Amino acid sequence: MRDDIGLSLDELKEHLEKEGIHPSYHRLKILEYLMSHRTHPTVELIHNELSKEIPTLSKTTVYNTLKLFVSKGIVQELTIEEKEVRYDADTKPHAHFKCIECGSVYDVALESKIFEQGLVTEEGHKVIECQVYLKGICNDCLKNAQN
Amino acid sequence: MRDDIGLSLDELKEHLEKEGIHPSYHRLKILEYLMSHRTHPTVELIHNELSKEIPTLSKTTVYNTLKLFVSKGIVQELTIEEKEVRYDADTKPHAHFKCIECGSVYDVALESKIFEQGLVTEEGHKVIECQVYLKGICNDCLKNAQN
DNA sequence: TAAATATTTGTGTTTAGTATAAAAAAACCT
DNA sequence: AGGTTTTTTTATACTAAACACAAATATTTA
Repeated sequence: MRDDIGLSLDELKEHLEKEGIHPSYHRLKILEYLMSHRTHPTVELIHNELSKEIPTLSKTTVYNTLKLFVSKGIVQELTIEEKEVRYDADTKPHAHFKCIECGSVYDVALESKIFEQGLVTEEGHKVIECQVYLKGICNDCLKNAQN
Repeated sequence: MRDDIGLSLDELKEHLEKEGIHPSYHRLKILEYLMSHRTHPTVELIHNELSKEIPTLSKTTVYNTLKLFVSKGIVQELTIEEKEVRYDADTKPHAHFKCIECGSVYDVALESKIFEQGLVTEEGHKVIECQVYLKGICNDCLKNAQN
């Protein structure tokens, strides 16, 4: 399977249309940004970066578009911390790790029954969605510390 | 082991002093509330409820006190959703489930290696803290739906 | 091309959380 | 005990993320 990074505009269009989202220019650019920057960016960052290329882009559009994507299930919303909502175009089950040193957020592969579709907990609650948030010191910061 | 609910004031005092927190009246009442109401309340709710008994209690004190408790590790901060930070006096590893119908947050028992102390992920990140947030339909709401 | 619809923008509002400094309470000390 | 220092609490003002709303723009349809 090819990597998700570097999807063509046509492929992005299909991805949106499959979910009944009209592929407007702004929506395509926002999705493209999320697809090619797997850094779990915030609204602020997405707006700043895309504004360079699309100076008229309003922050409201970024908010609206991301909410739309989330409601259609093509993007995940991450609330690892209060006042820092992040977005992820990878909707396959995986955990997220935030480094308390450098602030970066990384994907973490995790095998667990909690990600299973249609899981019902011991307590009898039916699980629809699952987020696993880890915090600690990342790979890079660990290396930099031991010199 | 006795249940945590219904701790005496002396026991609460010890719990605070063990972590070097001076057990002022307000701090004791806030901790007591968290200990006896395992509903993962928000600052708003804690303030509203305790204000009935302590009418002069300011919201700033509730914020300050909870931040203090979190920094000392005797209380967990839950950010299941943006703009709804909740607090939990149970610091033993467990997952949290929020019902998308009724909004209640429940504890969920979960066996998983991700809760292990000092875990390093496959990617080489050192885990210090872990939160597992589940969303779906709770026990109660499922029962109410099937009639 | 004109009308209808969808998308985007800009402005203003809301609200959770925080910063700050004054006030009150508690602890300390001779 | 009485006065001083330190800690805790309060009130006010401020900040910033997110959202509501209506106008403006772009797109689609007939």
